[in-house]
Parts: sequence; C-alpha cells; structure tokens
Amino acid sequence: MLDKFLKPYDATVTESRVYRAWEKSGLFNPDECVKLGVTNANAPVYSIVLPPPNVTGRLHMGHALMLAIEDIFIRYKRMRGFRTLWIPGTDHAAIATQSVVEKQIKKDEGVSRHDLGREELLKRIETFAAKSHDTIVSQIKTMGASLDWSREAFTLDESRSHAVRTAFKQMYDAGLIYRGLRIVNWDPKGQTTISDDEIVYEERTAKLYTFRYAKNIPISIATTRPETKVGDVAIAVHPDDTRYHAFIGKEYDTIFCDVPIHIKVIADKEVDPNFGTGAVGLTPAHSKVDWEIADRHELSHEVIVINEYAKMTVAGRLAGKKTAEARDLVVEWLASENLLEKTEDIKQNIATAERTGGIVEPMPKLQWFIEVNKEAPGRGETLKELMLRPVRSGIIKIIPEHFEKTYFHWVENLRDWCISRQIWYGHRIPVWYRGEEIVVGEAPKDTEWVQDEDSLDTWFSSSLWTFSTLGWPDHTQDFETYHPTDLLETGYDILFFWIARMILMTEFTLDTIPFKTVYLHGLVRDAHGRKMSKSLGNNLDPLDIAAKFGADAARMALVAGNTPGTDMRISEEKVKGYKHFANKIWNIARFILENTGGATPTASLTQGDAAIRSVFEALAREVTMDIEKYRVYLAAEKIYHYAWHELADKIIEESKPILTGNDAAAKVSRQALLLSLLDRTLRLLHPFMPFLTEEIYQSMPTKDAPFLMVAKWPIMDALE
RNA sequence: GCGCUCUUAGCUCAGUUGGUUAGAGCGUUCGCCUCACACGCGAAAGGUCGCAGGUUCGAAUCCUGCAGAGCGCACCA
Repeated sequence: MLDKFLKPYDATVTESRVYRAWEKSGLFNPDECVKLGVTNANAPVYSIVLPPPNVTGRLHMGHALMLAIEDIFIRYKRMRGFRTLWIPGTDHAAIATQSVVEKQIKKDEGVSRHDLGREELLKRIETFAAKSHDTIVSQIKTMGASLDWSREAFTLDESRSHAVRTAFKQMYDAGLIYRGLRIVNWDPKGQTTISDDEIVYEERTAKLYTFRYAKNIPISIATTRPETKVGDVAIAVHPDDTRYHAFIGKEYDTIFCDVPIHIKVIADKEVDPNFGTGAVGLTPAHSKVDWEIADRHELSHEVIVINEYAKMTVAGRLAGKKTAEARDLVVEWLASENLLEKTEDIKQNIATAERTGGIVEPMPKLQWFIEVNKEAPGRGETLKELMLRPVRSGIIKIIPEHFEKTYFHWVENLRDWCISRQIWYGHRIPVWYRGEEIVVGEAPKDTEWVQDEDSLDTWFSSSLWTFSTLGWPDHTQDFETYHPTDLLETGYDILFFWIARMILMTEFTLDTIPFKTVYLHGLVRDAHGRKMSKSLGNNLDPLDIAAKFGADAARMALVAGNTPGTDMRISEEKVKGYKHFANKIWNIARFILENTGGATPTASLTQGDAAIRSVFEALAREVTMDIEKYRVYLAAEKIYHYAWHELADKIIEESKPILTGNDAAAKVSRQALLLSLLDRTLRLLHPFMPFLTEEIYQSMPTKDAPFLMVAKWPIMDALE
C-alpha cells in the first residue's frame, strides 16, 4: 500500500505535479501521441481551437467553465483514440487592451496617449500584454487544460498578421471591402468608431422639446436634441399627413440661435405621424436615419455641427460648447424668442459605447466597411447569405438549438460592418497610399507610401481564428488535417461578435465552415445570481478556487448540472461539495487497493459480480452517449452518483463481509470486480476530474498506458 | 415594437425531447468518531411541477391563453 493514500487527498500539491508530468510527456500534442504509439496514425481527427482570452489581465470563472467543457471533450476524444488537437492562444483585444493600459497610464502618470505618441504607447501595451499573457497561460494550466502548447498562437503575431492581410486583400479584391463616407458610431470618449454591436443602449429619461425654428416657419417639430437643430436641412412629414400637405416643397431661411439654416419641407414615409408633432427636423450629418432620408431626397449631408470631441463647430453663442451645454443654450434661446411650445419627460434609449461608456455621437466619417448585401463574385450569394446557409442547412449545429433563431434574426438585420478603428493597438489597415495610388495587402517595397492610420476591429482577426491558427494562408499539413474544426465552445454573449463573423470569414475565404458544432455556455454568476464584476467585488478567481478546493472540484462544480445556454450560479459551497467528492474517490481507491493486494484483475467473475459489472457498463454507455450528445452536465452527475451511491455506498459495503469471509472463490471474484470497477470509473471520470483520476491511475495494478490521459475509454462499443 | 428563454422541495438546479410512487446538490432535523473516508456513515422531514384551459389511455414534458422574471434585437426624431 502506498503511503500517499494514508492522508486525505491534497489537490493543490498533486495537481501542479501531474500537469508538469503531462506537459513533459508531450502527449498534449497529437503528433507526439502518434510517435509514442498511443494513438493510431490513421485515427480520425478531432480538433478544437480555444477561444483566445483577451490579454487584458486575468481569467474569470467564465473562462474556467469554457476550459472545463472543452477539456472534457478533448480528453474524451483522446481516450477514444482520436488524433486530438486543442490549440491555445490569446487575443490582443485591440480596444479593450488599449483602454486598460491608457487608463492605467492616466492614473499613474496623468498623461494621455497623445502625450506619449503611437510608438511609446504601443511599447507600453506590448509589455502589459506580455505580462497578462503569462498570467493567463499559467491560469489555464492550473485548470488542467490539455492544450497543445507547441502550437500556441496570438491574434497579433506575425503568422496571424499575415493571415489578416491576406484575408483583407481577398475581400478587397472581391469588392466586398470598401472605403466610404458613412454615418458611423463615434465614441467621443474613446476617440474611435465602433460597430453597431459595441453599442449598449441605456434607458434614461430625457426632455422632449416641441418648438418652431422661427416665427415664419409654420411647422413645429419635437426633439430631445435641440442643439443639433443648427445642422438641420429639412423638415420631414409623412406623405399621408394632411396637416402638412400644403407645406411640402416649401423652403425657408432663418437664423437659428445665431446660425443661418435653410429648411425644406419634404414628405417621407419613414416619419411617424403619431410621434410628437408628426414633423421631424432632419439632421443628416448626425443621425443615421436622417442621413438615409436625406439621401432619398437629395439633400446635403455636409452640414456638420458637432466634432469628434462632441463640441459644437458652429459660430455664435454655441461655438466650442459641449453638446449638453449647447442644448441648454438653445432651449434658453428658444424660450426667449417665444418659440418653445412644450417641454415633456420621455423615456429614451441612449446609445453608449460598451468599452468607455461614452455617449455615441453619430457622424459622417470616411471609414472601411465590409459590405454584407452585395453578391460575392463567383459565389452567387451575398455575405449575409453565406452566413445563413450552413446554419439553415444544419451543416453547422448550434447548441442549444434555440440560439439558431437568434442567429438568423441577427444576420437578417445585419448592416455593413465598420471595420476601421482610430486606435493604435491592433492590426493596422493593410492599405498604403501614394497620391491617388493605392496598394492593398502587403507593404510596397519602394518609398513614399503612407499606410492608412487606422487599425482593424479586433473581431476581424478573431474571425480567422480557426484557420489562422493552423498556418493559413500557407497550405500547411495542420490546415489540411484539422480544418474545419469539430467544436467551437464559447459563451452565448459572443454569438454575434465572433461566431457569426467566423462563419462569414471562413465561408468567404475558404468556401467552407469553420466548425461543425457550436456549444454555447451561459454566464457564470455569483451565488445571488448577480453578474460577477470588479465593481461589485464578487469575482471568484479560478486560481483562488483551485488553490482552495482543487481544479478538479472547480471543474465539476462548473459543469455538473449546467445546461448549455443557461446562466449558472457558482459559490464556494458548491465547489466544496465536489472537493469532498474528490476525497471520496480517493478513499474508494484506498479501500480497493488495500483490499485487493496481489489479486488477479482478470479473474473470472461470479454470476452476481458479473451482474454488478453490467450495471457499470450500462452507466458507461449512458455517459458516453451523453457526452456524444453534448450533455456533459448530465454525464457528470451520473458518474458522481454512481461512484458515491453505488460503488461506495452499496458495492463496497456489500464487499466487506465477502472480503473477510471464507469463500475463496467469491473473494477472488469480488477483488477482480472491485479493481475493474475502480479502473473503469477512473477512466469514465477522467475527462471531468483529470488530476485526481490520473494520480490514482498511476498506482493501479491495471495501468496499461503511460498516463490515464491516453488510456482507453472504458467502453468502446457504446455508440449507436 | 419584434423575438428568445425561464417559472419544479427552504435555496440552486436536473428531468436525455409523453410512460410506473417527480430527482440531485446544498440546507434543515435526529442518531452515529462502525477498523476506506467526520472532506464521513445511517435515517427523516419537505413539491396541487406559476395559473387556467385543451390534446391524449397517460402531461412537469405537447398546444392555447394569462401572470411574473430575465435576455437579445430594433427604435420615436
């Protein structure tokens, strides 16, 4: 009997030692598995790419959940003999990382990025990112993730940058990436454009003002933003609104709060006759809808009255004022001119930037876009259709299924994707200018070319992740072997940001799918159901949890009973429960090893013992089917229940008199049964609790592989 | 406004897609340091499965309506 079983199971000591042994063996790498003969060279392939965590700091429990689920599938497939590849990596996360570092510098040194300059800021960010990367990698290892570190990637390294430039050029050449002057979402706080998906709407109460521009203009309008009215070019009414028929086509000139404006009355069906006065003042340069209406009526877009700092650019009393101040001044002026008719409170959804919280200011800017409604050359389909087809046809399966509806709804309403950002950290737009000339893709060799100042939305590089990590655009062996990947597992909150765009980019670039199945997990919340956040201080750190209860316990607590797509609550109490379970398994092993010394594991079983073993086999089949069908939440609970309440409570208890009794045949059979059940329970539990099971396996007389990690799954004929 | 999800034991959730007395963990109560384990063992209490209809031999499970909670998208200027 080994001394190690005499003490309660100590996860912290064991786990780091076991992970080092796995790493040293090289068996996370499928090529090594083949080389060492634990995997057949012709075995089928199974691959997952790790959703790369942002290098913005540390991992949270959501990451721990992601790692646990993916590692379960990877370990399961590896034990089933697949050539199994799980690729690690991290994401530069452009705007997120830059804003973290900028905030820190502002706090510590009181300077802005413009004080530092592009080069110096990038240097600082890279230092931060490198440190963050190291923290994250060690956290991932702590969780037991069996990732092939020899293939680690970073979204901003040279290989991935090459993929980004290549994909950009292909799309540009296909006419699907264009540069155009459009109304974009401008974040004055972050000083950059953001995509529609980076907007968070916040409900606030706002004042709705009803007034006329001037006494000689006979139509009253209503707005929550009087300050923008100095940029108006028209009044729009609904074509069927008889109140205003007489005025359609009329034009007026006036001075509005010191600013000369020219207003034309137009009819457009976009206008809701029941809101406000049924008449809208059109500000084409500062409203997406107004811009579109102005387009239809050939009105000018060019009256810009607000700049990038959300300050007024007009002359007169509003000059240089912030929009909020300007609003008060305009209202004051309206009142003094007797033009203000009504002020009322309404509820309004205000667009804010997800990262900075800044109020989004729509304004026209020359930016790069991906056009989603134009047919891709030679494909007969638009990018939108390319995104819909594989999910509609079922080639890509989303779990849980109801998210497919959400996906369709989003794609169908998708507008052109603004991919350029005015931040410095990220992939610089691969476009160079020299006078009227333009080069796209790789930097021209000769001089005098100037590269586009902007960088790409971070999701552009992430969207290539399943194949950029495999060496594309080079035709590598990895790319040929492992793409499309089998599973993409991530939180449902990035279904649009990431999943949708991966499908888009992969369909366009490779004419195939990036993955066969999408498994979406829910949010991990605290014990009270609140979202974990820094400001609430209710974050559970996976490292702390692993140190306290063991990574195995943390994994079980996160996975057991946690259905896909549903938010879950986690508490230390729950993790503690599974720490106890780990100790239970430890003691089951201790008992069985103590009582089967010198026994023959292959001895034939009595009829009764054979029946007990067939109960295990039924369970193993069920668990196998559950994993195959992505019901890991059920599989975990079933193994737990079997190990504790069947194996320990019943089988071991019933064995005690047999093992101390006089019936030698019964004893031999029972010893063989117990060894077999322990051996196979460890195998079944290994994907869920890899450390504990590996540690026990190393002391098993039934050990038949260098590591349990590459030992055979306990039941190989389980599939339908 | 459009769409999605949820409502099951005190709490957190399962219930494998209609089938015998509805399950788990935690918590509670009682009794046990029984020589694998007190990170444990034995026992017990606890549910009109949100409400109202319907389909069916049979419904927590399918359909309709209602109520409450949450989320996503769009958006009123």
